[in-house]
Amino acid sequence: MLSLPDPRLNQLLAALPEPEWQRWLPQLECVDMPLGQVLYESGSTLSHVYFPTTCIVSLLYVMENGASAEIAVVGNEGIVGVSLFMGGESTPSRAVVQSAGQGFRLSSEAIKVEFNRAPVLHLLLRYTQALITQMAQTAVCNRHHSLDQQLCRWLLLSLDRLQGSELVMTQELIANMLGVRREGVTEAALKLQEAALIRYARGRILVLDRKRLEERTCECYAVVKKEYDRLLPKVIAN
Amino acid sequence: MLSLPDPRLNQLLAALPEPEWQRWLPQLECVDMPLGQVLYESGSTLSHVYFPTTCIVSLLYVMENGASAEIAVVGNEGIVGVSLFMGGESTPSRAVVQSAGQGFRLSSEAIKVEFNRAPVLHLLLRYTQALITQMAQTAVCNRHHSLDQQLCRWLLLSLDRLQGSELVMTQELIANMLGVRREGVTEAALKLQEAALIRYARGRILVLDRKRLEERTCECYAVVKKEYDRLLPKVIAN
DNA sequence: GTGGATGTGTTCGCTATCGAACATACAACC
DNA sequence: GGTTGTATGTTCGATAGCGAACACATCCAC
Repeated sequence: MLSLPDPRLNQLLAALPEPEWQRWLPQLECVDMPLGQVLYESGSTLSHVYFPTTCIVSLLYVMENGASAEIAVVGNEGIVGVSLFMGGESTPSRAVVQSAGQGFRLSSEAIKVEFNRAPVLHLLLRYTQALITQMAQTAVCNRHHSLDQQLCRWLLLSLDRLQGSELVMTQELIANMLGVRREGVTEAALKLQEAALIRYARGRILVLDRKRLEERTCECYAVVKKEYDRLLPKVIAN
Repeated sequence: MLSLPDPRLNQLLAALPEPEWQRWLPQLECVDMPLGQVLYESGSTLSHVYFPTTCIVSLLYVMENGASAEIAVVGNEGIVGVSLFMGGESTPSRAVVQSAGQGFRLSSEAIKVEFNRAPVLHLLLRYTQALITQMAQTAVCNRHHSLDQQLCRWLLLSLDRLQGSELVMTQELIANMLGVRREGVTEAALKLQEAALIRYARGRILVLDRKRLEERTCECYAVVKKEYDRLLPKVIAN
């Protein structure tokens, strides 16, 4: 059922030039990432960076009153813990496994040593810029678009970061991610199910018609996708 | 009236170690930045990075339907155009001068050459991380907090990036930044004026009681401020 | 099988914000 | 000194999402 633990399932690792790859490989540690696992807590010093291969990780802000909102999603296209190489060591967000799977991790010492070598650096910075775009677009989407549209965006972004067309995810969890009520998600999901775009039951969501999902969502999805594609072409010069 | 054009009014420039400072100084170009000037357009290739000294620049997302929302504010603590050294060359946001003043700029070629020298780099990356925090917090604030609270946050963030306690800014413009209706800003501003926290007239806002403004705003302001202070201490090791 | 936990569906009143229309007031320019 | 434009104030109905409460269904453990 689980994919083989191949680090190259992660696109950043796959894009590493040969010399870096040879250096990193022995230091990469394969880890299981169960649903709900917290990779780092708001304000804590990060001990590792994570390269998801078959899981999805959400970057969440949690407010004083307990309300939360997702600011970005990271899958096999990315890395969790950019603040380590950005120099801050910590960040006021929380990283939670949103879809169980596997990934690889590298210790904070190792990533910092590696980061100070020029060729690797540029790839990680380009990824970080893509992440910035996703956060900014989330801010705008939160302001201007309906819950219906945001649900579509969220499904599409999550789907892009997994193989297959099924998400293991309750409406309650989606509501936490979007920062809305569970009932709101139920209503929005019902509309999508009635229109035969998705089918779901007890925590499993099957996307039936991706195309029409893209038609229903706001422009935010396309902006983010386009920017990821632009900044991180699948075949990176190496 | 205008400050002397001293590059060191910008805190990033002021924090440059002596050798970098000596190299940069002859390449820095002082520029006037009038209200409304667009420093870069969404998707365009950036020609310069800007270091505000006495102005404030807003990073704005503009939607297809014309609605907009500010995702971050940059003043003399920062730099406009991080996508140049992050490697993307462009970004889907627009940068607009929100409060007229001056700044310095450096050509894209120069910043890229300089960025590949290690000591400078770290400072700029730490700043970028602070900017990321501001964007993420904006996303959360848009989701969870009232217009009243957001207005307070916005006033405080803007105030922190200027000397003095007056903002030259119409309610119409503030509404564009916050991504809300002008009438909503009028109502929120009225409450603040009635409580004697601010006084305003025809595009000039005077902050009378900063302390109580901080009491009224949401936690987002404090989170952002704390993170800027943490990542960019006034006296950076050099 | 029974009972509890979990996931989803439904309802109701409430509130913040929206969209639109219009009123007022100050400022600047001739 | 009157005209015009810009900034702000006010109102009204519409609506999306909230908070709370509760119904129902499915799954799992004992």
